Amino acid sequence: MYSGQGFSLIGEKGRFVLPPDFRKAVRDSGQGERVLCLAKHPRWKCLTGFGLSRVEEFESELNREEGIALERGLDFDRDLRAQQLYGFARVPFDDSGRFVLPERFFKLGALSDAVFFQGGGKMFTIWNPAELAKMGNGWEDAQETCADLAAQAQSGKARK
Amino acid sequence: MYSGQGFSLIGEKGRFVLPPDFRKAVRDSGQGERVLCLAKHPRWKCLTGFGLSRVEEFESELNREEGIALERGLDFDRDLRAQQLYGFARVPFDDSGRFVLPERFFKLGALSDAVFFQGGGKMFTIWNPAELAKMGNGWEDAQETCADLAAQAQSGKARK
DNA sequence: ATATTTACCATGTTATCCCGTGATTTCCCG
DNA sequence: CGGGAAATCACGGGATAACATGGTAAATAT
Repeated sequence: MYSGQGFSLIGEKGRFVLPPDFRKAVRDSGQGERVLCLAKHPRWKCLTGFGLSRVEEFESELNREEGIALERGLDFDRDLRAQQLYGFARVPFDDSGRFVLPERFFKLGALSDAVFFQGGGKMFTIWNPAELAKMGNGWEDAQETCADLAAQAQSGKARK
Repeated sequence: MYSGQGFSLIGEKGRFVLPPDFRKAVRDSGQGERVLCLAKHPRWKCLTGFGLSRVEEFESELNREEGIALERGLDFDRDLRAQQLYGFARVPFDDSGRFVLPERFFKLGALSDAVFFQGGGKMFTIWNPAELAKMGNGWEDAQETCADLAAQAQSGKARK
């Protein structure tokens, strides 16, 4: 279960750091394997992240949706929905949580060189602070926290 | 389990490259044998790919589809569907994932000299980017990713 | 016998993974 | 509440394995 927030600047080799709390949760979710699953968020301009164990829920999720569609007499394209669910990429990260974001995800999530992590239960979201700032009602907390963490990270950099 | 995306241009000897993630999954699915199973997708203008172990699921797949058709009051020709499922071709690939696509699959999948791979759980699909671009609602992410990967592949080629 | 295809090998290059070091935080006990 | 020890974490660098690519030999077919 993913909660809390985090922030990371891109490092020398183009790596971001998965914040400790998320790191541990993702590790546990993958039987100790350090693999982060990444996908584009279906509605927002950001990415979603989760651990491998979430994938086990996909088949039952497909069955559930198929059942609902049947009851209501609606169309359901199982193959299409499967491709959406399984479209995530598997990205390995090291002991200190560093991972290289595949190039295409920079575009998909409108990311540049600083990212904000926001816990969301079964998954968490990964934001470009600028995109997060554009969101409207209900986002005040996240926006404020993001600004704080960003300021901290910048000052930490400057201190050297 | 097949997830993520991939892209390949046709090489000098008319070979495509099965992307690393899919390559490993297909290998594991076939007890280490490097054999890619290929068939036409029953409804879309693309191919489906999978490893040999998928065949064990065909009977339960037939049962599932038959059940859904029954509930909906639709016709279901089990023998026909069985021939589609079991009609796949076995295509060997080498250590670096290269394989020659049999001629008939170029027609069946409307493929030319660049292909896009899309993970879909129990199988993955293989697309001509132009055909993928014609698909409608729900395909936006795949289309965007395909365009990105295509651009990358082209620039990688140009850099030399 | 020759041309064509297929499978395998061998090389250079890139990216991935892992270790060591220093800094920071946390926690516990004084 | 303050100080100190231990664990956790950040960061840089380097060894290693994975990958892409071109070539070569064998097998098949014509």
